[in-house]
Amino acid sequence: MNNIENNEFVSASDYYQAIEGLPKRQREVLNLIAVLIKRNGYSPSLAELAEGINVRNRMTINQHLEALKRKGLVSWSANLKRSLKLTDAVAELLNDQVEDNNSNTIPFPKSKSEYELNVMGTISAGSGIDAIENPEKLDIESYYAKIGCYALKVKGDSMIDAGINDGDYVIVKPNPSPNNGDIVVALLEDGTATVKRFYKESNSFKLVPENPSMNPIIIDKSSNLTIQGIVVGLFRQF
Amino acid sequence: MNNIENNEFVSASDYYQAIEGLPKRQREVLNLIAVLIKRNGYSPSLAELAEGINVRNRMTINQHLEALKRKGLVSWSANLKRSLKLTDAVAELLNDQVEDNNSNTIPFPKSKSEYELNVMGTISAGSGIDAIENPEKLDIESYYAKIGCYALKVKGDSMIDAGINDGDYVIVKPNPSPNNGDIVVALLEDGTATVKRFYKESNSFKLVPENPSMNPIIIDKSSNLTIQGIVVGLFRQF
DNA sequence: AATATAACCATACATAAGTATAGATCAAGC
DNA sequence: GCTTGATCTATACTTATGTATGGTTATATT
Repeated sequence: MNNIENNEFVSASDYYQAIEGLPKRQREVLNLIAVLIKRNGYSPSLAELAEGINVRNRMTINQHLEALKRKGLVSWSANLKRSLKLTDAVAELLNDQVEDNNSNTIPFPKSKSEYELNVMGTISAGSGIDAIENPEKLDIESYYAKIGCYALKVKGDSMIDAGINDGDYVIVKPNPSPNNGDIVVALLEDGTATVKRFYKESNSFKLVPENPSMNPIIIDKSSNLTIQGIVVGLFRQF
Repeated sequence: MNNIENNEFVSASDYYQAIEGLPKRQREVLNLIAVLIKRNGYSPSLAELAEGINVRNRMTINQHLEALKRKGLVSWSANLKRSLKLTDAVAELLNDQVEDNNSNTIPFPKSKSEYELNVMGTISAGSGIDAIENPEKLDIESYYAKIGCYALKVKGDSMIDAGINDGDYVIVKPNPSPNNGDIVVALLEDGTATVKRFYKESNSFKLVPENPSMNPIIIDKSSNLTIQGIVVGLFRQF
């Protein structure tokens, strides 16, 4: 009949609790749905679910599904064959646990947040930790990948005063036309490469290290200087 | 009748080429399958596909599907309603392009690797870029999340000589027992917090800044010092 | 005790939906 | 010209599959 009922769940942990509190058979049906969708790539029928948990009657399944639907965990389109679907959050919670085998026994579901890095607050010396009420996620990989970036591992300390240490990874965005002051990955005419702060002057380019023991590199504008990209991020492992 | 035919495709680029070379209507059908699966969470019927590209007859769709099946791009289980599925590689190629709207026009398919940040090589001043033949993925978020870490945003420059700048995110691993020389997040007795390098001495702890204009903090061992965790990573956005 | 939930059973009805068969036109390649 | 693939059409047949209706027993909660 109708689609999903008033769904009061907001977060993954709500769904997690709901799944945890399911009666045994309802949990088995939910697991089996996830298994069959993953295995077959399409929704199961009532008959297949009935066979999967060894009951003789599709109406039994229908009633389990009605209960699961009331709890916001599944939905379907009325009168359409094989239109059963897991609620998105549920599918995600269960997805990583599904194996392509005959077992419909899924262990304890793992929450997605276990794969996300939370920013819990701000720390400044002389104060306490200023906690963030709703921790935001650090989104590094996909953010930069989406704008076409790649990473390079840095060797050397020419940019140490800019906080770029030996062994760090710089995240580079391809951009042949940097602004003054940008930190760039530059290819020089002699085939060497370097990470430096870039300045454009009237007749030349200047590549400036952030290390007082080193000198800037001046490149005549008639020379061949290739700017691979600008440094937009940094990652370090301690 | 049967499932998928002999599928000679091996790699994503083979599928990509096959999709690229599809006749117009077959491409439209393929796109629409992806759209409807994404939108509805279940497989479309022949009638729905027919309606989607404005033909009157389910047999038209069936013939398009036969052609797509011969090319290894879709499959279904014979005689089962709504059992149509995209081949896994195809689903992945098309998946991220699907919008939850009425359009079944999908631009050029995007590959999953576009969401991953590749380490392309090593750069050291005075040399070229030493390219990595098989670029490895930078795995930051899930790696640290899996071992229980969280991030804190740093305010101040007490650790600037360690390459930790104002505004950086430090990734903190909970650990109440750091080793000498570890950079830690510490809570002092007066309720303040700080990021410093940790040393344990005979009667005291020493929290050492990495900024010559600042002095170490000495804490008597009878005092209450809480070590929240050690700094295991750093991220900066330029 | 009364009520709600859980979990199973049966039969009957209705139709969504896949398949079969047959046909036509057009375009491209040999 | 002939063949193949692409793309559309029609009608008919069949059944997989959801829904409706009705029933029972056991358990937990109020």
